Amino acid sequence: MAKVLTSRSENYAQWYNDLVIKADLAENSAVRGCMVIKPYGYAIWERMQAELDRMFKETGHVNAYFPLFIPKSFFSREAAHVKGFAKECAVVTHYRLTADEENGGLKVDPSAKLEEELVIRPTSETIIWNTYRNWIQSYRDLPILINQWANVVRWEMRTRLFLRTAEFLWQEGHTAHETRAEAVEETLKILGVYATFAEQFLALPVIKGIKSETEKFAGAEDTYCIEALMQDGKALQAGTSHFLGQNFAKAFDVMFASKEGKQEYVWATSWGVSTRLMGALVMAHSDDNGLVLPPKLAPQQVVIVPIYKTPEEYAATVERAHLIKSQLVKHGITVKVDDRDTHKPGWKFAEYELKGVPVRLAIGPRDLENGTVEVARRDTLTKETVPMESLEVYIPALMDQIQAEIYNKALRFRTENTHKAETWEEFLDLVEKGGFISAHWDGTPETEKAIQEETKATIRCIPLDSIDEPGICIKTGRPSNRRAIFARAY
RNA sequence: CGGGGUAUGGCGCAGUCCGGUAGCGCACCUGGUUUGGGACCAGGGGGCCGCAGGUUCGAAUCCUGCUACCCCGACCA
Repeated sequence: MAKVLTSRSENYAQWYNDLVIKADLAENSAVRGCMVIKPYGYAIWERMQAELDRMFKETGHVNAYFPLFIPKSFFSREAAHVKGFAKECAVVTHYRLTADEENGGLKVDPSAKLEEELVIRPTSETIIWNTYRNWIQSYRDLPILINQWANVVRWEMRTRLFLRTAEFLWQEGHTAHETRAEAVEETLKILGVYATFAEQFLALPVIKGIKSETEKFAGAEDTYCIEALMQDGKALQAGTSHFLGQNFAKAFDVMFASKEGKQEYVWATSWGVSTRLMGALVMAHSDDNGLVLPPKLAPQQVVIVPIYKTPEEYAATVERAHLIKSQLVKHGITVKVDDRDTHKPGWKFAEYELKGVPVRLAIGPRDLENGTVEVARRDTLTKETVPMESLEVYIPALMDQIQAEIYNKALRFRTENTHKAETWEEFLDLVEKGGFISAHWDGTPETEKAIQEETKATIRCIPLDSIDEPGICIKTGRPSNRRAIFARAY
């Protein structure tokens, strides 16, 4: 087979870039740091959106849309929030272009300067809480459970397709509650939705945890996250859910009259996942032959390739392919019959492998004669011959099996690459090997920073299911009562 | 924002040192033979050589100045 990808062992970063481009997921655009998401990549994103959207609605959320532009003054209302985002904001200063007499073309019209500059949203807490102020008067107006699907802009120094782009697509949920307990419950409920989604749809095992003070969202009281491990041993944050306390309510003066008739500040949460999940999907499962998609996310779950020599064979195999398609479609499986005569079977095989289609069926004259079909699995690259009449039962079951096995493979990889470090030497050794490291930490930002500066490893999270366990900090030797998960991260 | 690199048909590159009418592979088009793992033969089309100046009889090539993108670091989902 002609090799179109750099291998993972040769250069992991290059492999990732090659794969994203060759599998037609996305490409770099004419705009610095911004990508074009191509139809195939967007179809996968749409699968993610559809499922998440369903899960959000099921938990009582509704969609809405808030503006792309945010008055600059809104940003300075919440101190930590400004500090967190100020360095990466794109700002609109003018509203008109005019002919450039000197150099030709167009120039920004200096007379069209905005009264107040507009920040292109890096996230929408400020505009949303400014709006919620008008929506909330009484406890009867609560809770507000809103999600929006949107694009956001963060002016990153260095970008990588899907993992970090200047503009990206995401969903951001913003909820308002009567009590602290209710908001905390919401934060954790969404974290659970994210974890379920990652594990059941992306086939991506994740660790649910809470961020350290250093790593938490600017403006949050607590940030929870799901952390996943990529094949190169680096961690990737796949989703975050923030308990915002009353920070934004205070900054935007959002109060409600409680049942007791007192004016109280509203409790808030916000949460999001982005197109970064596409990067997670690629780096978690794919191999040197291309993308490996879990069936639940694959835009095409099955592709059927007819094999033929003569026009008669073409007609017969294609007819059989469509027959099989009609049977599988009844079971909710998405099937594509590739009856193009412009490409040879071998070419098609390689192409669908690159694109990660979970199952490929090939039907040739021999199969017509024997009443069989060749079934090839993308995840294992194995092939077998299956009787035509059993496909209707076999393929749907195979989809579930592949979904489960991809997850189990990723889980096994994570288990094999998660280790406890008891000493600083062990820690240094494990950091070089990659993977998650579970280690005691004295809980101070200073120690966290020191560890990061020496090893480039950061605290990914303190797992929610971690147990109280007395120990000593690997760096300082001071007492610790809980382990944190460390890793080098994307 | 530092350091490095690149810019030549749709894509990947050679040509630049040493100036003389722009070439290769893939892709594309036509015809034929092929078709169970990226077919083969023959013919064909397609390029202000990133942009702007300059030197020269003559510039992809030399000089000056821009711009964009990629990679490596510091910051971030």
